[in-house]
Amino acid sequence: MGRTVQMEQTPGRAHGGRAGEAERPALRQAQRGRILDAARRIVVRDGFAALSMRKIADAIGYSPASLYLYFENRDEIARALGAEGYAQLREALDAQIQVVDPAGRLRALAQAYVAFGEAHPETYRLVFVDVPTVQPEEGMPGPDAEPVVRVFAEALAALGPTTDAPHAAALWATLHGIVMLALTRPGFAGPSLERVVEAALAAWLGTAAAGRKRAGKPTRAAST
Amino acid sequence: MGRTVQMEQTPGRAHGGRAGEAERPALRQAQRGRILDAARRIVVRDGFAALSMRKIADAIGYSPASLYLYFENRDEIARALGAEGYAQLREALDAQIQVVDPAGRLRALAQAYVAFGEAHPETYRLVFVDVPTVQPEEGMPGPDAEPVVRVFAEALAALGPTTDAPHAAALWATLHGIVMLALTRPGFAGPSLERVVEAALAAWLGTAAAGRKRAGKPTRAAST
DNA sequence: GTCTATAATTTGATAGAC
DNA sequence: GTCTATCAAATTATAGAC
Repeated sequence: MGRTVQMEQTPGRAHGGRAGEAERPALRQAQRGRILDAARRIVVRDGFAALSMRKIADAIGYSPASLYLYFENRDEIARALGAEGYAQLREALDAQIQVVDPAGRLRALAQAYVAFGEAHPETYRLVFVDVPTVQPEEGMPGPDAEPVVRVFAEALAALGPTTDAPHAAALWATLHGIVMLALTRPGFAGPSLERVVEAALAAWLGTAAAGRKRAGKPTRAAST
Repeated sequence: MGRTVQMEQTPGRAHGGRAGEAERPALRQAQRGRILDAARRIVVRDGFAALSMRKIADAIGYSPASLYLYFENRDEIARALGAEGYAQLREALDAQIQVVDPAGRLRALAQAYVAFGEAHPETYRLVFVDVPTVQPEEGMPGPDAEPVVRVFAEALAALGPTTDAPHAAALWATLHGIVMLALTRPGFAGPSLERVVEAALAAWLGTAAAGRKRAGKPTRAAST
């Protein structure tokens, strides 16, 4: 475990009048970190719905009121956790660029994506269901505004000629759907989730009609 | 609109002692229907999170207490709505069996599935996110326990030889992922959702590398 | 059958003492 | 900076009158 990204806060209009001792942002950041740590533990253990200011405060020996000195409100904490989780996922994917073979890289990415969702169900839910905060990432619209889409778009581009934006979006959707169903419908995976991912990949790798026999074994990854 | 399925209640231990006038289950069912109608309207308009016993009661001029005469608790209402929504989706899919061409039928099913999610976002959420009540449908485990999976499994079987259980599951996951992302990530669809569905279908129809030119135009359907 | 009244919780957020 | 005290809403569910 361990936090991955910290997210710089918008200084906004925080600590209003004057600060007694710790005017230094370093201390302030440290406290924010403690709060987020506690919040993350709650979400990972009990889900986002169980996250309340009181529980966070209790977990770190604070009063609920003190939290508002470091975060505007509950939503800001949720957004920070969401951004963290997204970054964590991106790291899990980035770790797969080591695979040089285009087809192998695509499989590695796909398996890593689903493995992440399986390993961190509540984090995944937080990012993609509970706090769908999009970071438009520049002003670009369309599917490519989503960082993960670009990862899959590049992986697809390395494969062959047909590389639409819709194609990459569809691939992402496939993996997202696999994770979501694994998290919400017990027994969806059947014997193994990897098997389902393999079936989906067969289509994108152009071996749809073949007997499911191929080179490049599944690369297990992710799970920070 | 209009309710689709009614769900027989488990008589359990409802109306305890004796009933004054309307002992007849017909009246009881009618009241249950009114309650569900109100509940459905709330969910469709404001989402499942906004569904409360008070709001339902207000909507039909009841007191909150009276609802408990017809439903065990809030969860039973939610489950009933979820079952309704699932049946509605199945109807939208069943309406596509008219398409005789195997490839065309698969496309029609896929487009109908996604169109349903797009047309009834809160209902879709209710069924697959908020109230993931599985109806194990016999005691069979595995992906085939899910009725919609069987629909896609049959459609795939008509296409060719390679028809795993994982394959059908993966196809369902793709469509589910497309709907979910369309509902949660603004701008995911890009110009059109159908385009994304087409891209996904290209893989399953074996024309992944082709230039996206094919017979059998998309069959718009669903939306009760 | 239906309502009134209410218990029992839980929540986010703030005012003001220290 | 931190806490105590508290407000203001909601919510589910039940007891008991009518």
